[in-house]
Amino acid sequence: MITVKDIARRAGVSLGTVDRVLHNRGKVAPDTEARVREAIHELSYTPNVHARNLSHGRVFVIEVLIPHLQSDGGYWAEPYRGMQRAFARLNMNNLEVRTSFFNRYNEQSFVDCLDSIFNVGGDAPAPDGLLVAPVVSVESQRVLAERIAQRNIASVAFDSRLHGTDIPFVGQDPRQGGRVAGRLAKLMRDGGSSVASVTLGRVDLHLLERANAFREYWAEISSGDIYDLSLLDGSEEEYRDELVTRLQEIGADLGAVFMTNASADLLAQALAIIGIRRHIPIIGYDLLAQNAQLLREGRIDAIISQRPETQGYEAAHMLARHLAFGTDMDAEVLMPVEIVLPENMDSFQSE
Amino acid sequence: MITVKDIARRAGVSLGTVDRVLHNRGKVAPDTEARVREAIHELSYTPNVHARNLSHGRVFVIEVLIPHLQSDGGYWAEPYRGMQRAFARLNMNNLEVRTSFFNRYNEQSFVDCLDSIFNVGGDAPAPDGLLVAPVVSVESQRVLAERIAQRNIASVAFDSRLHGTDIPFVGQDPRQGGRVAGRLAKLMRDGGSSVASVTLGRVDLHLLERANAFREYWAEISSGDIYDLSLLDGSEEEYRDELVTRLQEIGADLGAVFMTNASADLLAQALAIIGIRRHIPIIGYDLLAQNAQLLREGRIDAIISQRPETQGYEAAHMLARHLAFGTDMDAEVLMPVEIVLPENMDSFQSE
DNA sequence: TTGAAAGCGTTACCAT
DNA sequence: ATGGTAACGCTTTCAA
Repeated sequence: MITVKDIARRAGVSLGTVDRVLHNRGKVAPDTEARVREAIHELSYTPNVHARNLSHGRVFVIEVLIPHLQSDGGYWAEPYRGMQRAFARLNMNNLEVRTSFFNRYNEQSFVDCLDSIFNVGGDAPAPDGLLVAPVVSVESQRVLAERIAQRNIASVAFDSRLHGTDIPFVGQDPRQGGRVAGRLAKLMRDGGSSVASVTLGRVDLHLLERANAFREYWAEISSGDIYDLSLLDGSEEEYRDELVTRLQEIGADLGAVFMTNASADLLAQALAIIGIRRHIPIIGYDLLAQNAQLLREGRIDAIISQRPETQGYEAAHMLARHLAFGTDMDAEVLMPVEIVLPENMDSFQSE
Repeated sequence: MITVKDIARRAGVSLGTVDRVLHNRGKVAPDTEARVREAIHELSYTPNVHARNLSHGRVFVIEVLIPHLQSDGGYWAEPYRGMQRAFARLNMNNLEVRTSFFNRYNEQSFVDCLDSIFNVGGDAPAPDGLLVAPVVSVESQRVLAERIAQRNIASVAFDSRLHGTDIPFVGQDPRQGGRVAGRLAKLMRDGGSSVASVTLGRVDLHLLERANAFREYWAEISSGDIYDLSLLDGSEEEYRDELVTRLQEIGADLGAVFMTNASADLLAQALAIIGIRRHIPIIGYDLLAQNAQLLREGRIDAIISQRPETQGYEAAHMLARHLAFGTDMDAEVLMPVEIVLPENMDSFQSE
């Protein structure tokens, strides 16, 4: 193993000088620097991570900014679990992880979190790294981006991109998901040439893109109609009743339905109420407990998954490596579009 | 951060004694030991990985035992790549990785590798860890198991289990793969109620199980016939001709074909030669370059993948962690059964 | 601009 | 059976 000592000897300088060159902390004569760099190159030196971390003894603070784990059907617990797995695996004792939970349906809650994290007006230090699911309005995203840029904090966005920035992203391409849903609708439908995509809850760029891609795919492969049922607000009952009304309007030509976010349950209920004789396949999103149950019972027919646990794992791992080992971060890490059927769902459970 | 120093002080002993307790190297009075253990517990001490690795300065040798990367359509390059990624990510400088490639169609080649690795008759040290794809005869597996047991080497089997041992396994459950193939056949078939599974090349327990599960699944959901085309030996032309003959015998009732290992190409050719008017879907296995090409061109219809890259990554990571950090290994890490269609194949490419 | 030396937490060895 | 201490490779501080 090549150490700083070897380089120092080879370049005819001291350890201190080598270190200064390694970390560009100036105060070193040009020709000395050249000699050192040459030695580093020739001996192909790689720093010893353990010695480095042991020595500087620095503790990195990573802040996780994520919606409440119970919200969205428990979806966020998945990436959160992945993050914990990553931190546990790295088992570094110089990593301190803090978590702030926000309510993604209340912008103020998100902004409050930001203020507290970045300690507006205070003097406590900002975190060294940030893991954030920027599932908020474009406006709030802008505030976040500003804060990050100001303090120059190493950050990773997971689940959704941080709009208008080049901050590393770990998640799925929503358009691919929509297309795959279209293909599954085609495969599974048993008569009926029109399809519908359903989105419940407030507007979300990610879901919008999924729905659009679904629509475009269907237009490519079929001449059937495409209906877009986006219901913004309401109680579960209102949602269901509205779905019944709208689906009934579509009528007998309905071939399949794509649910762009969780709560496929309501959709299954609505279809049951309408009572079409022919089976209308439902394609849902995300392998949550409830969806898994529906799939197992045959009340929905397929689920598209975006590997949320892996998203969290990869995001956390990448950030921690960056902080502790100084490695570069990827601009984006895309998750595959996974097709879950009753036959392979068990193989996903352990994840 | 709690250090050994803190424990030593708390227990009123020296560092040396604490270390002896931590590593059970005896020579410590029962009551002293008790005091130390109590201190460890009370202060909830966790060793500093960096200091540990830096200190003992030990280099762990990991041996990778894998079929030639070019064989089996380049399949083995995938897990191999995953292993390299794992080692690179861990970027530990106290890990030395060696690789032995064997010819899985020549048992002697495997046994020779074993002899050289375990240095039969020599005095060079055996490796500290072993990553092996035991895709050989049960007999050779037994030899391997014996060698591992003899020297008590930390080992992980990937792709296939090491028969008759409880050595940690990273891979896919072959039965689940077979069932999913059955479901896809059902979904994609366009008339025809019988199906066939095709296996080319020598007998392999893993593939056999896949084919059996496929057969059983089809029997559950359909009354159509199931044909099992296992061709043991031959050139590509012989395989193809034989396939043509056998498939023609099945005739017009053929609904879909499942190819349990790669080389779906020959199958596509055979079906083209027969020239059935109706489209006969082909379900292939493993997202190799050739299979991907076939899928893209629409010459096969679906591929089931077992995440070979991840298999390698997880296997290597688990073993390295075990050696360097002393963590426990999981008894088995199962890969999900992934369904790849033209619509989502791009999302798998980056892997 | 450069060098020397202390210290990070752990292990291993030698002396008691 | 126990304590003391050097060493691992690197960073940081202080002096020159």
